[in-house]
Amino acid sequence: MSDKNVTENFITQIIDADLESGKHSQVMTRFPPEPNGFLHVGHVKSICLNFGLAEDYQGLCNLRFDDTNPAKESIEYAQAIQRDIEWLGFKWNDKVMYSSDYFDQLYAYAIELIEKGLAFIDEQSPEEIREMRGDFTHPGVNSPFRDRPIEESLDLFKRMKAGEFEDGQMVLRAKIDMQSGNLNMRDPIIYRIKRAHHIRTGDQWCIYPMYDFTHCISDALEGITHSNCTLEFADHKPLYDWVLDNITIDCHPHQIEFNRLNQTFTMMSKRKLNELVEQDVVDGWDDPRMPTVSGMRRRGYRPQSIRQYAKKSTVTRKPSMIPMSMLEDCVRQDLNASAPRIMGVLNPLKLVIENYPEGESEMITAHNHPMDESFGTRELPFGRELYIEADDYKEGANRKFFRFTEGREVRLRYAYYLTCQKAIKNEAGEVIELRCTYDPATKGGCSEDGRKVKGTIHWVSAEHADDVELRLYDRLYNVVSPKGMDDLNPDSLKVLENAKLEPGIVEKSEGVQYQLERTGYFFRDKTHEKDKPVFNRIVTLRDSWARQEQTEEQK
RNA sequence: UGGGACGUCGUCAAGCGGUAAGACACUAGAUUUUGAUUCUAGCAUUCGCAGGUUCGAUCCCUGCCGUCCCAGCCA
Repeated sequence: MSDKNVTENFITQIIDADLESGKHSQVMTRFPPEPNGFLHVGHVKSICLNFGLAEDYQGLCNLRFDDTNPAKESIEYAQAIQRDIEWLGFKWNDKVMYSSDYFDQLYAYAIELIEKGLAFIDEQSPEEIREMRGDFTHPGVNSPFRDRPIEESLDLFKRMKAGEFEDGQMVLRAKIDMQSGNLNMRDPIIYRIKRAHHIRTGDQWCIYPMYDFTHCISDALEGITHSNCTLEFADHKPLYDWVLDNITIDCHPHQIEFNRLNQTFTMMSKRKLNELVEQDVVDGWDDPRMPTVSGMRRRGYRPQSIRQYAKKSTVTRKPSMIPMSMLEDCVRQDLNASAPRIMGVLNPLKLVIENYPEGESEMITAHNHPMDESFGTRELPFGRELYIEADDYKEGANRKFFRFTEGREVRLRYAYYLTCQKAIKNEAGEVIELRCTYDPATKGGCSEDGRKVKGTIHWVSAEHADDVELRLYDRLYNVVSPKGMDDLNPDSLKVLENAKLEPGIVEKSEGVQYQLERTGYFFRDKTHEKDKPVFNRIVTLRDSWARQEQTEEQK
């Protein structure tokens, strides 16, 4: 695997060409989030692209908060975003930047446009402006204020800044072309009056610049070489260029649009994600089912795997839909190599070894990783009474089923061969206990006679196991491209309150991803329920048996 | 019906005029004290369609078809 963050793509080709032609000698990118919500997987692609490009080309990447709409933005969001980027393992250049750092310069550039006769104050109402803008089939109509004297616009703009007018009473518009087929060029608004407390400038301003005016100038002021944004901004590029071409500035970054990351069964709308939080459909922005960076972190994904995923979701200009299985594959690959193995039982079924002496117990040696000896071994208590997985017993099972059924011999991982003698049922006919016998000559899990035992199951000592709560997550939505609440998966969370974990794990589990052998990867959650520690299932193991069973059911 | 973009396997995607990489998914088999991992094999005679240029086109040209984005004083 290459040590690059970014795989070769059309943007790296542009950069290579720019470096070779001498247009640039260093790469300067930026990641420009608006602090109005949490970062999600979609943003990760942009983060990995921009910060990754900077790393790969030994350039720099700015973190710049695009904070030009005080009505929606908060310090808390800005802090969460910084934490997420750091957790992903990226470092921004110098200090954190803010578009608001440039408010004075932006204002001066607006004045320059007015003085050049390229911007004017429009006193039409929002409704009038919308109507006059026209639509896809009809060209726009010039505002009656479009040709007002420069001095008048200048005066009004200064008074706008001074707070002499009401919100919405007037706006500053660039004078471009009301006939343009590109709506963005039909005299776009570049400044509006908005009295709202700004996260950095407080109440210093009552006018705020719009995105199209702010973004290009901020990029230029920072000396950005390649301004990468998502496809939907392609229509804004002519405006990006127009602004920089018409003001006095010596830098003109290259805006390049790439495809955003869409993922199956995943909601990427910040607004709709926020609804889930607001309506308590999920347990906050960091609910382990959320596609947010904080959600994935809480669930137990490691940054390496998320980065790997971003790298695989290639940068092109074609709108794409990445299957969630791609993400899961990255997570499994990472965890398979890095997670110590332990044993835990999701749905405990009691098992009694009839020929094992009562009141006695012994220690069993288990490997912490099957492929990596550096993980070492551990000692596990074993005794007469154990818990095994309820699914590991099946009444009247055929030979394809490798686990317990009456009369069948099965290996308990690292321990002994056990033969199931009898299943005890309650009045409802449910199996509540297995009575087994063990072969003392098979300690460690092998026999000298070379007897074949196909199945190996996990277990915990009933006396020593820890009680834990396990939370099993499934996709949050049932639909490939979810649109709203109707598409939610009612079974996205399954809580197992009576799970058992081998002893010695709970105390040292914080921040460690474990594999519960045969069932999946788990990670300690920040919450505690009824004195029981909680673990989140990060992802299941591949289960070809479950798949086989399923296809046979379908037959 | 205006403007912008995009169409290569189920999903991503390489390919840049010389005869279709790779990944995920899927299927079959081998190994296995996790039905995990690993391994092996299979998986587009064809690149939206139709013409044209060329000895030769997924790559160039023309036309058509299809999909996506844009009508916030949001970003």
